[in-house]
Amino acid sequence: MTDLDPNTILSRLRSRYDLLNSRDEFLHFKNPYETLIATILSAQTTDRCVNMVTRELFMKYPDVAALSEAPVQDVEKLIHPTGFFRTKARNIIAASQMVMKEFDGRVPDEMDDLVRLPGVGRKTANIVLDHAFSKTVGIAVDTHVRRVSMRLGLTDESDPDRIEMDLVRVFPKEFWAEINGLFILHGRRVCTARHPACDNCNLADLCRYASSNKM
DNA sequence: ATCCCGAGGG
DNA sequence: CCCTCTGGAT
Repeated sequence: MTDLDPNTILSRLRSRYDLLNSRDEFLHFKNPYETLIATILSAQTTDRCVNMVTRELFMKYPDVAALSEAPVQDVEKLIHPTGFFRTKARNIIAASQMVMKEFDGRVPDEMDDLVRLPGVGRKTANIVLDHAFSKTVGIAVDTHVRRVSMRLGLTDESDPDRIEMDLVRVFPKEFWAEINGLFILHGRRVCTARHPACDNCNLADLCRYASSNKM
């Protein structure tokens, strides 16, 4: 599907982005409960914002049991800055209740179970599995991963599931989680949707899009 | 103005 | 496929 060398892509992106030491740009929660809630909250907002509101949220509601009984409007107030606060408040409380009722109070560690929780899709489930359970089951394809992959020429598909199939075929499993973070970061900072900074991209020489984007 | 590591529903 | 939900940062 591609003649791009995965190791070259990896090492160049690694040299550019330090995934482990960017404190405010990535969620750094350890237990499954915190990871699940923080990841649901992170939609359409920044990780800095999520880190802020979860400090208070987790102090007041330290586990699934506590959050499952939290008053909706209190949760709404606490998470308000993250946006979509009504939907998110409803989802994280309902998800906690479902974890209590159907999973004996433990956040499930299987994709099929996680996706059943309200507010949790494949993207969120992938992150929870990777961060909280060290179970990397695939590459979560969001708009950034899709755009970067298509421009590089790693895939010609547009369907996220098929893109994922192409990516997992190219990259060794031990790099899947890293690829996810690197592509998303690159997509945000350099390979943006509107005006990609190809002149500032260290992948430009092997990128299909950059070579056709030259002016 | 425009964008942000989504999910659910029509 | 489309739309909606939302505030904050830049």
